[in-house]
Amino acid sequence: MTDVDEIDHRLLALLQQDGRRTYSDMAAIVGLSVAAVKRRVDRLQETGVITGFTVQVDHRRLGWGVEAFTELRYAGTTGVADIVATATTVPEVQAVYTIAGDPDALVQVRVRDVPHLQQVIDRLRNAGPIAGTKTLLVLGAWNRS
Amino acid sequence: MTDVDEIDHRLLALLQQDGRRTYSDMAAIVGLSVAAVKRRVDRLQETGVITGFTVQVDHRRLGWGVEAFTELRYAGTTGVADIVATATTVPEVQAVYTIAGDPDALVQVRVRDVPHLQQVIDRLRNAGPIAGTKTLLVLGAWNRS
DNA sequence: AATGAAATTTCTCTTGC
DNA sequence: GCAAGAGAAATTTCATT
Repeated sequence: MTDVDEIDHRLLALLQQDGRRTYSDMAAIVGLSVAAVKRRVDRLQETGVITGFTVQVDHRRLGWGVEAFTELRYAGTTGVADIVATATTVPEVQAVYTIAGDPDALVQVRVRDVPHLQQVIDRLRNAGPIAGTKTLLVLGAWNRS
Repeated sequence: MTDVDEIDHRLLALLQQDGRRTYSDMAAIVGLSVAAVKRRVDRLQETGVITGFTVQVDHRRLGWGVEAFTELRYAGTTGVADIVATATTVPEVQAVYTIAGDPDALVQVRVRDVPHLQQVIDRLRNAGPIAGTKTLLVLGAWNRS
């Protein structure tokens, strides 16, 4: 683990609230100079604590109003990595989590509507030796960020 | 749905790759002036398509190496909103999804280690009339962003 | 090793077209 | 949608503890 002190944690929290916050803004809050804050943020990136900056999008406003999690169960021991590799090529797939136990993987998808969801699930099933799927349709979501 | 054209989509994709990209950078890529790009990004924020900017953190490097999804099943019809409200107050909870069908909710948690996970699950169980939980321990994760 | 201050470059953002 | 300019921020350099 990297050496990250309390000020670094405060900077990370500030950037999670607003990834475009200026160094002078953060400097005033944590009580350091602008240059010191920039050096700390740079170091957090170099050490891999910060992996990037991104925009948060309300996908419902873009017409992608349906979100779901699909549990995948594989037949046999092989293919976990392969099936994950295939799932990640499906554009509607937002995230893939491999799981200890049952199911073998959890796939987060975002689609335009329910028929579209059906298509994506079919594509996942065809990605390899899938023994079964179970899809959880999201009604509401809350995110810490 | 808001009116978002193809250039807006390209700007969103660019900002998802790097939320700190400058307007002049994006202007050169999409072939517009800097001012035009800024107006488009401003408008995407005003219309709620862009909800914010944030930093991406590798939590394993901060000592939070265990990730899991816990499925919650409630007893009775009441309390779904209440239990979600309680779950969001647990600091280790990253996201809460309410689900159509079984289970009733899916909770994403991030913890330091497995004993810590046990504590969080216990806290979720005490949040209301929980009929049962099932926890999926994440072995590996892939994210589109 | 980490900080602060100042100088320089670059970007933001407003105004007028 | 573009261009130009003033102001603000990012980034580099140098000096300090």
